[in-house]
Amino acid sequence: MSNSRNTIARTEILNLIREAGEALSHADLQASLGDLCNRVTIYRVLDRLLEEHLIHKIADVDGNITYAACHDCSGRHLHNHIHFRCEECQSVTCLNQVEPEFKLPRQYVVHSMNFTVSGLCPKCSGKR
Amino acid sequence: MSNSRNTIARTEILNLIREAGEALSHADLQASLGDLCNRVTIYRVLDRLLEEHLIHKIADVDGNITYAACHDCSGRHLHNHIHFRCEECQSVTCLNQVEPEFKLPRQYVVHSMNFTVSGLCPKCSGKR
DNA sequence: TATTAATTGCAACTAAGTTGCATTAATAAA
DNA sequence: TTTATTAATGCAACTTAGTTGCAATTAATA
Ligand SMILES: [Mn+2]
Ligand SMILES: [Mn+2]
Ligand SMILES: [Zn+2]
Ligand SMILES: [Zn+2]
Repeated sequence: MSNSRNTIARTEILNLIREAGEALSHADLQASLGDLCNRVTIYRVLDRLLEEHLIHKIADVDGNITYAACHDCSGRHLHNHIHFRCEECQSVTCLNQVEPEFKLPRQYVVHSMNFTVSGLCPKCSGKR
Repeated sequence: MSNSRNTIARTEILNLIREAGEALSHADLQASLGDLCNRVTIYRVLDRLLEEHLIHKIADVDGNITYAACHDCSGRHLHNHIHFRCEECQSVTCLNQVEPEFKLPRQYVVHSMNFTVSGLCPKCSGKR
């Protein structure tokens, strides 16, 4: 079924995203990978991992993109949890347990969701 | 208090955003404005209107930015309504009446929100 | 009307992402 | 194991989005 090849770049990028405590940007990945692969390859591997539903994409209110691992996307791949972006430490984290409730008019067909809240994370709000 | 000047570009851009039925991108504005002003001016006017809480910024899951008018932002300027992006007609609309309910752990301090749902809008889902 | 500082246009620049194509390498078939 | 197939990669060039510095313009105020 999956004709996706198990390359060094793919393996390493998926590991980095899975083991990071927070969502990673393309720039984060490039910094970690050094010259393991070309920056274009990072874009292409990310696209592939998205298609394979192994990671999901997050955009904050300014359009900054980060990527985080999927956990139970075998079925739906619908990410209805909230993401939090800290304006102090710039971290983006998945709050997998926080799923907003809302009701759209019947005629809307939902394919994907992107919920991002910005402010101060617990670590940074404590420092005030 | 407001030392923001009432220029032609500012007036025209605010009118366009207020009278549009959907959120507008920088490119949309540039197309409508023609050579009324430079494209850099559009960026700067948008920044000003954001600071003045007259418009708000919306990012979809791919990071595409659009702008929509604020309605009752005299007080909080907290946009907790959902935005819908249609994958067919590409429109982005404010669903001002749809405010998701959710609960963050106490330590999080919320400054702003960005909720975007993608799929098919009523107009486009009917065509199927 | 004269003064002042906000605003603008322009050119140059940076950052982010895309594309075409020749080369490399993971996988499966022989 | 060797060979064949085609996904994946590197590289260079390109596009798109947004930023910056600075001189010129102009809205607001005195
Ligand atoms: Mn997430
Ligand atoms: Mn809105
Ligand atoms: Zn933080
Ligand atoms: Zn539509």
